[in-house]
Amino acid sequence: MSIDTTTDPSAETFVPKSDFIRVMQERGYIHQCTDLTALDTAAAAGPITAYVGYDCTADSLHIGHLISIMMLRWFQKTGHRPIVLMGGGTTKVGDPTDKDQQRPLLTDAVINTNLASIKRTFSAFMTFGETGQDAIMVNNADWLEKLGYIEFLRDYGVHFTVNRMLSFDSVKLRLEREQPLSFLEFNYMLMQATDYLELHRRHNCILQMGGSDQWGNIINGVELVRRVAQKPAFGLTTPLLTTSSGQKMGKTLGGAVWLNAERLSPYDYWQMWRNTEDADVGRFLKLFTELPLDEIARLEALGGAEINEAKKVLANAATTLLHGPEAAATAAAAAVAAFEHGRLSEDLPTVEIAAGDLSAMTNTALMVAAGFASSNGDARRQIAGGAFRINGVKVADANALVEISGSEAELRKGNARKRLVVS
RNA sequence: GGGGGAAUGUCCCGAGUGGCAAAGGGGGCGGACUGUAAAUCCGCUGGCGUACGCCUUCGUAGGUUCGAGUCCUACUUCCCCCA
Repeated sequence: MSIDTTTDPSAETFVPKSDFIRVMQERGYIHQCTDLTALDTAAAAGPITAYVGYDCTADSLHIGHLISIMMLRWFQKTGHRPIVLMGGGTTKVGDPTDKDQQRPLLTDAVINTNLASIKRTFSAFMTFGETGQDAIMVNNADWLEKLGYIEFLRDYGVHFTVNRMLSFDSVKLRLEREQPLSFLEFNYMLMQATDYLELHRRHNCILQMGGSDQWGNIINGVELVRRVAQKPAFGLTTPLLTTSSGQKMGKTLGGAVWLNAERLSPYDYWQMWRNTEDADVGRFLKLFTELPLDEIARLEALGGAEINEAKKVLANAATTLLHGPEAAATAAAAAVAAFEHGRLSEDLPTVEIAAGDLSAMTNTALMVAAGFASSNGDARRQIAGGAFRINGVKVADANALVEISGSEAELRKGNARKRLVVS
């Protein structure tokens, strides 16, 4: 059985009938689809069910997951039922896609902790429940862990040829890079395909979505459902999220852009969007906000410094979706006060130093305490390069004691990173 | 089964004659310039110490040597040739 692939569907050549596909197309969510026309027809005929799977390798999702979360959100908004699949079982195997080597195997305890932590993010984007188009959340550990080996091989393994498996990028890449690929990892794509079939049986799920890197894994699931269940099944992937200058997105603040507030404060999340490159503003507004398209067109047409207004709209809208309107407003207010009025803002992320300790600290130690440097050496180098400012004044001597007159001050690293220190 | 190569700074690629904290890129961070943008130019990019310095790094484990990324042995993984 072969898969019809629609690559890069352009608005000129295809006019969707369903709201879902129309929105996906207009807003730039679609990279590849197994059969866009048929999927559109199905979505136009009535509510359908789709899923996206998420690993439990960390205790928070990051910005790379956000496109697919937005897709699920639109999917629900346009009248369909989304399934969030937590990879409690597949995480035990580990997806080899885009990885040079096998990662350390996570324990059950860690996986379960991560799973519980990740769950919370989704409720901000979707309505969960038991009826109609309410989203549901399932864990593939529920069925994968019960599989017996022989049974698995006979029921599912028989549908996959090694010849074909070797042709998938996730496998090919590892072989080309001369890195070992364990048999454990080699099985990952079968696990994911099994998920699709299981969700098809349990919930009549006919669509799996994900990032473009998941294309191979998704195809396997589509084929398995078609073959075993003899029913239509579709796959839809989104483009990889990069900035216009070709870089991986989310490095603006030095680390990964986490979605959990404990990992990355709403203020820093807001800042990340605020610092979007000019050329990305329109694209990001379409993908990460729900502003009407004509409004987006107006915003992205702003020239010169005026486009900063569009970036603020983007930051407000995106932060509101994830952290809620209050957190977004607070972050925006802190940024305006700190950057545009040069005032000390109580709403900046705060570093607390015990009373008395602050004046006994070196500038180096303060930089480390503020999270601006990863080690003392790093802090010294940063200060030598003129990166550190207290209340706007450049700190010159890394070894000198901190000079702060009041009980609080604004710390700044580089152009855009600000913290409030209180003692 | 036999023979020949390869694994380098835990982000990636990649030089490396026995004296190496280890060339050079990319990426990242910072400075200048700007609009909290991009492009451009410049600096930094193992840990601890104020500093002479000390400690930890070159697939894994041993060994030779005053001294080993560099030589020897075994192991792991990958590539090529022969069977």
